[in-house]
Amino acid sequence: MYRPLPREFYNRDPIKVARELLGKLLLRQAPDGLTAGIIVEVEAYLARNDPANHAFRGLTRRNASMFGPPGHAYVYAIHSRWCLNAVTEPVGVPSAVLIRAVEPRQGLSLMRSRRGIDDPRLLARGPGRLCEAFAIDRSLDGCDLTVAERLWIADEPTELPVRIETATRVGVTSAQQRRLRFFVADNPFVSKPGRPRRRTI
DNA sequence: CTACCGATTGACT
DNA sequence: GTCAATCGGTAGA
Repeated sequence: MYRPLPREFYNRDPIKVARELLGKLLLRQAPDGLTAGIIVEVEAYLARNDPANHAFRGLTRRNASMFGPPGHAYVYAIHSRWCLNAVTEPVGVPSAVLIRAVEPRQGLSLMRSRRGIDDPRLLARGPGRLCEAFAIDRSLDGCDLTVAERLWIADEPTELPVRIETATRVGVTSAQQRRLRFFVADNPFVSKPGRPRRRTI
């Protein structure tokens, strides 16, 4: 239990990884304590033909982690917030899954003090809020997610099977047509449910 | 060096 | 629903 998912889990098509990350447990061991939550919303960013991918125009200092081995974190900043991705596919193939929201399960008081709010639904709903609640910043860019040290993802055996819905990605202005956002149906911790039109898989 | 632009959030109509 | 604050990353002079 809470053993990190193996490297091979991430060494696959990011769409498959994204779907299977739903229901998994994200764990963060920070100096001030442990926080954990069930992943309920993700987005896939593809290595090919995906203009929304930060790596679409090639390797830069920011996106270097996406070109590295699968199973590592890619953390980047936008609008003064941090966002967490899990890198997928082999070295040189820059794809990733953005973790957009989790349902808090452990360390709620720590999350509340970091976020400055009480409502559990707002603690980690949205990629920037999630990183604030979990104390994730650029220092975790490149962190190996397959070792249980600072940041990892594990199976949550007690979690019931979930119904998955798809939608277009949030905030993406190019490649809008693709339904690369995946989230747990009817879960109140999802950042933006439903969106264009619903389709249950 | 400057200029532009978000894989966002929170406040507001 | 709309809107803008805000700042690191990137491209280009």
